[in-house]
Amino acid sequence: MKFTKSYEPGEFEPTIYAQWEQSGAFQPRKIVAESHESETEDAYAIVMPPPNANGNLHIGHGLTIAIEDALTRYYRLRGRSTWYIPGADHAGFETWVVYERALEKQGHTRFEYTRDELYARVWDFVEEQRGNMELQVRALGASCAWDDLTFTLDENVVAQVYKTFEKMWKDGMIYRGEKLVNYCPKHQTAFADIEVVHEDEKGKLWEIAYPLVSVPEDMIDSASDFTKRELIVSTTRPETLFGDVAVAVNPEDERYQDMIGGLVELPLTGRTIPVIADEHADPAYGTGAVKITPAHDFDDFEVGERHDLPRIQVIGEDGRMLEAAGEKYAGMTTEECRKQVLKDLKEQGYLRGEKEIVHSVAHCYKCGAVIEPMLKEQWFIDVKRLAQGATRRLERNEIKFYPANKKKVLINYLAGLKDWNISRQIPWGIAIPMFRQTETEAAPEWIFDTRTHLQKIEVGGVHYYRDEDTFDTWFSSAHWPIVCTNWTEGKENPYYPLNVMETGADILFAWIARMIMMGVYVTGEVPFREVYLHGLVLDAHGQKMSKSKGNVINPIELVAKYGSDAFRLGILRGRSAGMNQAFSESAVMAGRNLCNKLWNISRFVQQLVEEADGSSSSEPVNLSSARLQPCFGPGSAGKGSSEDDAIGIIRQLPYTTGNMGEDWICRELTACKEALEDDMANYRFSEAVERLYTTIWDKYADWFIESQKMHRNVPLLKVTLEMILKMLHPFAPFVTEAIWQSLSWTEGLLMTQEWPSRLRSDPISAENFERLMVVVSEVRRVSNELSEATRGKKYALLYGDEALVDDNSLLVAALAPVTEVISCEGQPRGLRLALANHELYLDVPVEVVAKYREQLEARILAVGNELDALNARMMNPNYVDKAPAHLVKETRDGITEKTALIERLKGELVAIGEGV
RNA sequence: GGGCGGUUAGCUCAGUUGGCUAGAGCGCGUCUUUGACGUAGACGAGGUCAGAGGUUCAAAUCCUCUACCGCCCACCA
Repeated sequence: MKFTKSYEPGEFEPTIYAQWEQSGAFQPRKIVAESHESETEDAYAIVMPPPNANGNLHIGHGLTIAIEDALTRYYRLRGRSTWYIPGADHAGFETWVVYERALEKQGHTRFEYTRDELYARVWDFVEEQRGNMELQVRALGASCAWDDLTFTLDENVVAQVYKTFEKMWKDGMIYRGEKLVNYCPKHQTAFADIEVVHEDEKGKLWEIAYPLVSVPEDMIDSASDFTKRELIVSTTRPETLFGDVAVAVNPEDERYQDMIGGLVELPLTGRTIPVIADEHADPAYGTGAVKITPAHDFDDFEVGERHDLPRIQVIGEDGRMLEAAGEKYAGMTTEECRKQVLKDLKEQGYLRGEKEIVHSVAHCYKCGAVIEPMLKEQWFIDVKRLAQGATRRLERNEIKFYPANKKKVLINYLAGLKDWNISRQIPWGIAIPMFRQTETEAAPEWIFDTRTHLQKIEVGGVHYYRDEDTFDTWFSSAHWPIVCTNWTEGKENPYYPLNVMETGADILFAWIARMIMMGVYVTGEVPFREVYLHGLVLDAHGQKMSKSKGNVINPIELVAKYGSDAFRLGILRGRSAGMNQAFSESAVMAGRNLCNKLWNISRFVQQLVEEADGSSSSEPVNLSSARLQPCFGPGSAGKGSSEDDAIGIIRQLPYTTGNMGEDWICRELTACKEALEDDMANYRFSEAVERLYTTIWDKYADWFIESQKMHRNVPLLKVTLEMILKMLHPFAPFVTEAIWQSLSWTEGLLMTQEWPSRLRSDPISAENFERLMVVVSEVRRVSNELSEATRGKKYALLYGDEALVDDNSLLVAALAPVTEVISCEGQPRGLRLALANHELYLDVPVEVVAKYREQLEARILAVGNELDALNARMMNPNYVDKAPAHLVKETRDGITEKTALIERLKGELVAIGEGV
């Protein structure tokens, strides 16, 4: 490949990805099942939260992959056998909704087909759509093991789900119960609690009179005629009145004491129902009396259980009133019925009040329809054992969370977890492997059987009929780490538990909690050692992205516009664990700029390498000029020290450091590498990216490369560039690989190279370069501060007794920049630089010096303020007493330095005065 | 009602166990065709770290309270 003037991601990304994939480097190195300890340590496993097989990636997936692939590539470079397992989700309900909508468009309904027909049709539908998502995952650069892609309906997934279900069935954790479930009348399926969205809405609270028919014997007060009294109930759902089986009042409520145990008449029906005492009734709310409808309200259901009340279902699964509501109302929608009931109540004089209120209403998270609590026979999991198992492991800290507080949140959640309804009335999913003895629902006997492809089976001469329901997708998803790693009972598996589970914080309960419960239950082990949760990616203004708001950002468009690496760098920027954060396109642009910068750094280094090769010199270039630098240390020898061998160097070009800039960059790169390792171990991706950014740009390009224009050291340029490429590769895999393959001296794929080892350098020499940088910066600053007319012009830099500058005059001249750097030979002139411990003059004409007076005064003031602050600190005896010694010393040194500096500046001021 | 988070530069955000002059990117201003890069280089302006109180030699950081913003759970007849 050739180095063009700028980096064009589109030209490299597809080919490079194909190269990676074909090389087989995405697959883990094979590890035999009979592994021992060292191999387990060697393995690094992470699974991809499976994106919807027939959907497109959204920006959250982009973040997910940026993080997971960075981890994978990092640990691969570190020599681990990495296994990043990709997945595809059948996305049960989501896909079903899309399909059903398509079906409706064609003028059909689900009820025209059998379940098996529908399943086959959706399968074909998904098959047609499939592939987009996988291409997009590739575009993002995910180095995942495509050979091991797991689809949530794969045979092994279904087999494991059935195995678990059977185990639970045998363990008595599965039961069939008639309970109230969250039911969407539009989709005609039940939901788990977490799939329901509650929203505050305006509604009405009606007051309806229930005439008192009788009171308990001992409460009869001869003075009053109870038959003229009535109990006024408050309700938001008058249409459920037909299902009322009692009226509850609070046992403490003085107003109704004498009615408890009595009977009231249920308007419009002629039925009488009892007045009961229950804590559920809040005396402060409404009238304090609440009608009890166990078949259509979750709380009432529980009240009904407590008081052993019947359940009268009056709303059907199609959302219309049943016969039980009476002939007049049967067949009406709940809405129509509500109107009619209110009208009738009013006419008959039962309606006593109407109030506007705000209350929360449950909606289907997909279509927004109001959730109807519905009495249904469903399969439930008794979660006690699962939750306890998970909680115990969490309390023992077997899983480390990022952010850490999520562990506590999860434990709280598990403590209050209710039994889990796993039945869904949609065909697109894994069939529940249960068969009933009778064709009807009436109290059948159930047997477990995995032959779910059959509607009817025969066991011991008896026919059984398949339950038509499918599993809640979270039930199978809970097995994800188990099925993706091919965990098998009794077999060692170095990839289970996973090293880390990375996903969105929003599915902590739905997924993470269930994976932990299931992992512990099925395998006896937690399914992963660490959990990293990322927050939501919000739009540029901090708003949640949604189709309805029209603020959705498509990651693939950004990839097309700026490149995959730019997107990855940008999306990680400023993001921390668990925090929702706004997306900033400018961060992606900054990422693109970094890629381009690195590309040009490499282009330049390659040029220097070619020049050196062309000169056919076997000697390191310019070593002679480097030798002119007395400040370079003993620094030398990259390869072969025993210390380095101990930490596992495989291949490293030999190099020597020839001047202080070189020692400095070796020190800085090594510091960067070590900090980076720490960042990765602690999942601090944002810090890692920032660190690389400044190291590459501010340090390597702006100082080291610039200094190399004076004294080049080709072997070191190669070593340091390689180091940078490797360090950035986890975050920007494409551009680093493209560079690696464009360089003349590198071989193979960057993605399978060894992580760099530390570079040795002379610390004193490195420190001297730092001092030189201060000098250069000061020269630049003063040059810029000069008046408009003279700014931008170059002057000579004169030095007095100044070894550092004397020894590096060429370098200073180039970096500053100044026309020349020469000794003042005891005859200082021009403007003295405000640097303590340096005797340096910018050789500007006298009139320019005079114009600098103002800036100088400002500077004296600023330094004076700093000095005052330091002095104040030292005046405090407690500070001197209690603060660490090194801080006190620093303060003392600072005072000495600044005092001297002010003296010089004041002297300068006097000199200027004299000059004018 | 219970819980969790946030408030730092014009914008989006870092800031680890309290300790150099509180940082970055983008934006803004001035200057610059330096042996790669204008998607660049040099320099700069810009902050009462939401407010009040406390602990400490020292607080953006720890504690208490207040205000505002956001999220989760439960309840809402």
